[in-house]
Amino acid sequence: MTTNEVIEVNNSCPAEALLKMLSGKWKPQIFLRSQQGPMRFSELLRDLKGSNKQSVSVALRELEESGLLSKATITQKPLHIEYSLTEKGKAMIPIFHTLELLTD
Amino acid sequence: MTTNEVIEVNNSCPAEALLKMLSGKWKPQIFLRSQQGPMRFSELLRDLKGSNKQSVSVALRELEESGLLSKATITQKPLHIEYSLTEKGKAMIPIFHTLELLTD
DNA sequence: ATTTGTAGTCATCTTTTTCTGACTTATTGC
DNA sequence: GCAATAAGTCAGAAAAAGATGACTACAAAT
Repeated sequence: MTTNEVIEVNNSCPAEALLKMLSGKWKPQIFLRSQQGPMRFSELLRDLKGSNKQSVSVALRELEESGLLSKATITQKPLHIEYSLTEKGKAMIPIFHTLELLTD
Repeated sequence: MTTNEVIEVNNSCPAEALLKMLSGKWKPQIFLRSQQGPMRFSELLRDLKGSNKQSVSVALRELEESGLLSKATITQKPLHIEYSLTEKGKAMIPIFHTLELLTD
């Protein structure tokens, strides 16, 4: 064994796991954008002012890994990739609207 | 004017503001603990394994600033300070339970 | 008067996140 | 073939977050 891996114990803090799904500088905005329909990498890069390739790339991969977004290769016209909200992602929308009411 | 202050424009991303309230290494656990009743600084420091004065102090201040916790000086017995959940904080609990169901 | 308990702050160091710019691979248009 | 578009990766730099240890302030107890 040449690699050391730290095993993180999940301390059973419900909020923590959930918050990690959308934590980071760009994930909340990408999640918001995803509610408007499928989106492309270059499109996000253009629309998220102040963002960069690396960060958007990592955010998309992590949102995909946590099951909120799905990635699809569209084999048509200009041939591109689309990211869209999954069912799990859609289920989260009304909950955030409820939380929104509390911020006032 | 000797200080420069960066004015952050709130881009009206609902999830973002909400997530910021509980983002950070210790805030979710402190929020969880607050549901059990009032708590003290030294108590948190002892119970949150691996934490430290500085981080707990900052977390408490920010939770207070965002209106989830309130601070009270108890002028009795050993004279101490108590942090408790506000009404706003209490209103968030059921919502997090709902979100919890989605993680499975 | 010195120690103990409570609740911190401050400067500095370390770790984690985020940003930058150069480079890559595949497809399509000219 | 050559340039452009699309979707990235990678190494290194910069910025933000978190940890450490020393120090402060107040009240009560010995």
